[in-house]
Amino acid sequence: MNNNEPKMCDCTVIHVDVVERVKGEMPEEKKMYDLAELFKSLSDQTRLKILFALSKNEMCVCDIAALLGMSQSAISHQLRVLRNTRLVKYQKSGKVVYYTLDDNHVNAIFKQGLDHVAHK
Amino acid sequence: MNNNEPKMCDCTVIHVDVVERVKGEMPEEKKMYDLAELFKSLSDQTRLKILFALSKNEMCVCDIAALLGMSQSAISHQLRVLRNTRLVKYQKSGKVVYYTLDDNHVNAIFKQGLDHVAHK
DNA sequence: ATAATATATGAATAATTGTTCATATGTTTA
DNA sequence: TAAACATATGAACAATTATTCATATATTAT
Repeated sequence: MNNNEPKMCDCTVIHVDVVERVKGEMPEEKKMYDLAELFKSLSDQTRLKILFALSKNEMCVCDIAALLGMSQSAISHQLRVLRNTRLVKYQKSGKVVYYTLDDNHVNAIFKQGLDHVAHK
Repeated sequence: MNNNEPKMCDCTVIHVDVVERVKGEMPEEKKMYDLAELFKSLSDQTRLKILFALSKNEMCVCDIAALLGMSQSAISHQLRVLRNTRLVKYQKSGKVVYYTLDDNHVNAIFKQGLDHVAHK
């Protein structure tokens, strides 16, 4: 057996053909990175509750904080995460900032997820 | 101003009616928890790559490790996460364990996510 | 039975993340 | 202009997580 080749893992590749083909089909790194960021954004209960709330109604930061029984600061930090992944957008009106869902992709993903967890 | 009431947050609720209504519509805690777990499972690049690979072909652990240039142990740990959220299932054949996507919910969620990140 | 191999897993460690606290910014009202 | 208020944000801390390392389990081949 030839041990000169660099081993990529500590076991032997079993189906070289499949591995090579799938390697060719793998999406670019950047796309995977963005996708992971999106799901990371959805991976926290507080943020999911915020998104659910916004799917029902436009809301300002204080309302969300009251709804979830959390500090204004905590909510504000989480809203930034949701803004960064373009899951929510906002609109200022005086000193109040109203948040809404960015589009209905968000609702669709949310619903798919609920289907999965419900489908016991 | 009355300071005897317990403050749920450090700012004033602005739209009491909306907050109360949405509070009534909020899904049960357990459902939100499960949903967060699901998205947490999807929130890592390595796991997303594994899922993408499995959407193309059934694969054993060594193949996945080789495909991603990672250790067998790392992949095995990540596969456990994916099993726990029922995103993958497996089938033993001798000492080789073949993994596949659990169902096509997974593909659907994956695709929704890609749509969102592509939609610049 | 023994050796080789595929996979799983516990412990340890480094990196990431959610919340709090203190404070800053910007808008409105007095 | 000063005080009040809505929101944002940097730093700190605790909790969570991804990977590595060492090792265990189970199956196959010798």
